[in-house]
Amino acid sequence: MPAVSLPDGSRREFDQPVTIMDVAKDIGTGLAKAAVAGKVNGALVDVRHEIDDDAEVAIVTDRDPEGVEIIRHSTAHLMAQAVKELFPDAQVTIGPTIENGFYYDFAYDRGFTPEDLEKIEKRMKELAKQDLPVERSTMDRDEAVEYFRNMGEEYKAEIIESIPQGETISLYRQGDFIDLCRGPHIPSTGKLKAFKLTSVAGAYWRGDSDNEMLQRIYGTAWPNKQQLEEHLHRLKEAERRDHRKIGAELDLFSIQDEAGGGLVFWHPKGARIRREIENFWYEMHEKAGYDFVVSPHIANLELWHTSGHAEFYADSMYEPMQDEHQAFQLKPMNCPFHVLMYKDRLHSYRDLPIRWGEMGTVYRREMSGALHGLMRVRGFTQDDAHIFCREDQIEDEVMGVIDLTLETLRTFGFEDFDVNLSTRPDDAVGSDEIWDHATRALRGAIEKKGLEYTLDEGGGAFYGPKIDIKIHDAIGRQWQCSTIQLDFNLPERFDMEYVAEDNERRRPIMIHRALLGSVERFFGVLIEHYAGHFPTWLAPVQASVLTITERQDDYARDVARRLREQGFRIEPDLRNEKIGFKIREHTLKRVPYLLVLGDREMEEGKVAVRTRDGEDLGTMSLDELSERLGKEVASRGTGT
RNA sequence: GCCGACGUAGCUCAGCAGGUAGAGCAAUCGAUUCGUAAUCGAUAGGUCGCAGGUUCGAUUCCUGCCGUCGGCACCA
Repeated sequence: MPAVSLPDGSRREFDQPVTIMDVAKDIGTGLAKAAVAGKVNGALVDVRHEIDDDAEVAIVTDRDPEGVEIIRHSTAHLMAQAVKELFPDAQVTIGPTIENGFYYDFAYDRGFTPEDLEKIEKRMKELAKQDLPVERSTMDRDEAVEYFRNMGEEYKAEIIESIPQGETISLYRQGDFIDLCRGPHIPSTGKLKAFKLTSVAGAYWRGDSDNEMLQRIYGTAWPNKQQLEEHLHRLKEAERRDHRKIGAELDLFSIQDEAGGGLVFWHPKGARIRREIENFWYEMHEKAGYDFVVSPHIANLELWHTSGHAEFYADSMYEPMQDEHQAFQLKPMNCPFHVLMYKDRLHSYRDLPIRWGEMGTVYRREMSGALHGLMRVRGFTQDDAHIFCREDQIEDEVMGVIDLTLETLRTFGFEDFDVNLSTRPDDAVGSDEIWDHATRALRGAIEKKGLEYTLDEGGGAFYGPKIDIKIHDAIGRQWQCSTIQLDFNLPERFDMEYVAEDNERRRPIMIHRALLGSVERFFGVLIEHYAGHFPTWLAPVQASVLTITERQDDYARDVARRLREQGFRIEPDLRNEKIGFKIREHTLKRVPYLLVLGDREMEEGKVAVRTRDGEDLGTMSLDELSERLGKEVASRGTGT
């Protein structure tokens, strides 16, 4: 007879087989009410699952991540049930959970409209209210194929056919709706209290663009209404921070239809920020021992054959331009150019490591549907650099890049990082020895830096292992900008060499690395991270000089001039407007400091200082102000 | 590229059973000279994304194209 041990270490004995629900009830009625599923020896099961032998058992509630997952998955089923009732011709396919919610793909001869979504959601709520029991049953594989085919569910039948023969299939029934599912599921639909359908979109059957397109409905689901509301609020917050919106409001950049999608125009204020980013970048790299190079935008197509890009990456490259003698290729990458420069002369092992950085602008073909503000564009500037080094220098060099990366990202206000190490894929170039050595060096560098990391086995590029670093922005979203990639391919293809101590010719290792990735994309991430509130060192206008009447005009011009002479970015606003109006406008433009000048300040030769956050710093002299600004800018502080 | 939605003044949006359009903000001009998040008034501004079609007549209906947005696929 079963004895169950619980997560807190306690044991309970039963004199007959019991279900998860029985165990939960035995512990307490509150827990029984909250139970959405259970765990037996680590495996998730339904609450009706029967335990007939000794086992480690846990009750899963909506407080557990797995519980929330189950709620989302069950909500997807609930949606499918509602859709089948309202649109009997729609065929069900798959309905997995995703971050914050779920989707379900249906085969239907037309798209679902927002009105359809409302109807579906309404029906879902009714079905939830009926508190229909969700019951599991099993069926033989072949029998299940037959069963779904008879119901006209061709897609489901196809899915089941891909399951090995002889396996038992589990089915879940709620009301008249039956779906193939591994489970587990909530015990009854009444557990689903907080969900919302969010959008419809097309999606390919089995994710393959050669297949037909299905209708996908996205939804979000939570254990309770409050969490749902919080989630919807986060979505609103993300919308508020949208870099495309803020970029237009603050006049930072634009994308011009007449010029074409995916090409960024940096307006003066955005270009100002970009210059600050770049200045900082150059400064950091100079300190870290980099030299800077500049390479052309196009080059002989032959070069791209040598590098292999013309073959492997043809889809992402623009068509070559033909002149009378040769074809030129617009560059999608900078690396071959740096390799050519390296090969321009013979290098000694004493020269290594060589670190060459370039803000290199590249152009890549992107399909129209892929374009997205600054995040996905056709022309962008990589903060690129290549390190050419000996094998025994890899670890030190990678540690150096990690230091540089983290310091740079921290300066932009990013504090949390996820490090990912990707190792050898199946179709790789280079010997096992070099892969082993290099991968060990990358891992060593990460570990010596005391960083946690996740391993992506087989996730490396065909030409070498890599480290990716993801940042978390102010509202917790992750962005991957930084990457450190080893390359055994290009040195080989270009026959790169250095002369070793023993006078033998050896192959250098090439490290590609970018900290910001694309300056355009990074700028987009920064805009959203700061919600446009750039710290003073980055702010396009650091202080606005606001006059109360035209009596202060001359004084205001003088204040602006004097601060500008000290290197600050100052804009006077002498318009004949009320001070409240000016404060509002410049606050909305996220100007860090507003300097209000009236007769009183003019007489004292001071300025009244207000921050964009509405804080009144009182009046101060220009010297006091410039000291404060100077410190803030020099420290590249992240706040105001 | 694929599915869907959308495209009206610089911006945000209203309107239209088919009879060539309207508001707020911005802009311009004028008045106001004002103390910490919107002063008042006037003026100007539109080939209603583009091209065809239906119609006596199209911004409105239909078709195609372009673009934007949400996804999918793609992202060295």
